[in-house]
Amino acid sequence: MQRGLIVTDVGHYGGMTTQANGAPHRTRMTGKERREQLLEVGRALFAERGFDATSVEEIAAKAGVSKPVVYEHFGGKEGLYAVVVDREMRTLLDMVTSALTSGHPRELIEQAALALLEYVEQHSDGFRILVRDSPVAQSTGNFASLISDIAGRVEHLLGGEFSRRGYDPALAVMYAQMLVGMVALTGQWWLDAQQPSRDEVATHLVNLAWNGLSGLEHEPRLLTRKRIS
Amino acid sequence: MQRGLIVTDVGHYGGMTTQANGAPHRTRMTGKERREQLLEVGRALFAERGFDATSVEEIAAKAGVSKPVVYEHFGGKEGLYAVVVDREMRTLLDMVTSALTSGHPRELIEQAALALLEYVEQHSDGFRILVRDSPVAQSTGNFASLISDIAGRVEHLLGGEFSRRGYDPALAVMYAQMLVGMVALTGQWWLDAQQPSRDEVATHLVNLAWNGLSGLEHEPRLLTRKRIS
DNA sequence: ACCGTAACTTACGGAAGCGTAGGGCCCCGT
DNA sequence: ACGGGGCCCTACGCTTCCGTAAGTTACGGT
Repeated sequence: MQRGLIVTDVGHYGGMTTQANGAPHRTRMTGKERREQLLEVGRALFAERGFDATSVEEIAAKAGVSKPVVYEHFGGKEGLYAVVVDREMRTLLDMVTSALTSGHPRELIEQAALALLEYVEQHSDGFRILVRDSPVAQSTGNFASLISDIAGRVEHLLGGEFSRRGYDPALAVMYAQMLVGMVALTGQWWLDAQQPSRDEVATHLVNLAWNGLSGLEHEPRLLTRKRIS
Repeated sequence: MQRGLIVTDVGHYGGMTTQANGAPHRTRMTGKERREQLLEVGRALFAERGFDATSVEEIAAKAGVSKPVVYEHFGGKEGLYAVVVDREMRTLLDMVTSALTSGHPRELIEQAALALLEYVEQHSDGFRILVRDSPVAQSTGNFASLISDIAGRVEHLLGGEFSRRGYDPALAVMYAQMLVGMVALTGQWWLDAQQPSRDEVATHLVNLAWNGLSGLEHEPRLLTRKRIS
């Protein structure tokens, strides 16, 4: 692999390495373009292998560029990772919170479930990353903090509903955890076995969360969608 | 750190390193003893830092022993890890399945929830390890395979109940995922904020799973326990 | 008392992989 | 036409860590 022993052979933008994406490219991008491209490549690799198993060189190579470029833009692997995670969390939270419009609790659940599944569908890589644990953080990983964030919102919604209905609002935290765990893990499962459609998964999610096992509806429907099939 | 330049100074079982567990020991154990000890130490470290962040040397040092001993017993880091994970999964599965005695679905849920929380309480390190993702396995981590295992049993139970009640048994997989996710993530949360007692957490877990949000009981009780407080 | 074996040890060799030093091109403004 | 800055490259130093080779001590059977 060592071409050029002492012969430095410096200069000229590397060999004509054909890229994974097909295009032979040796494109000289603008700073912003390269940055965005690196974020995309990094996101894909982090999703595939996880943080530790992904090397900076790998990212750079897949972007058709050399390592220092990555350091130029993000100051290191963790820097890039942080930006990727931040963007994904923001996207997910935006999608979920912006989906919460109606006031009826059952509709809220339905909307939240649909929003998360939509995120899983459209940003699978991001979801895979968020689901993994963090690089260094021991107790409170990124997943934990994501869960906290989401669960916090759910808790808030639940808290209001709880006190309105006469339940102990202090329990809202716990129920929030349950609901989030239910939805999150189902999303993870759905990502692999892409069995039913998004709407169908959401339907059953709501069916369990709202009705419980004792009162499952035989042919559940979504309130906000027309029909199921 | 380089004591003894060329002076090999070999021989004699290491320095008088005082151990983390207090005892100064320089104990020469039997093979089996050492093996068990290494498993305990490894489990603790894997739980604390995760697989990648834990080095073989760290494990050996904490066990008051040098690296090759670990290799002697387990052939490497992954070997040790595999045994740890296998044992924990077996323990968890045993605890859960052996708890499933009664036939009534609500009681089954209650027993399963109690069993898992008992595992979380008694084997926190193991649970932390199982919750993390695997070293190399990309798509199907250990957590995923654990989930599959557990969810498989749940699915089996659910499937019977579903067809008995006139639901589509094919949906049992999905509902199993939901239930497992709910319980698993709640367990994870409970591990950090050790807020309510085990029985109380289980009570509310069952409350949500069985009754759903629409029919939550105000003061839920466990069926198999006498009282809650 | 001896010797084989089980239980350990101190080094190495070597592979990754992070981050940086020290440049070369090329465009664009003057 | 020339210089500065943006964009990018080829090394290289350095740390960490895995896994192994080769040799040392203790212990138990004969």
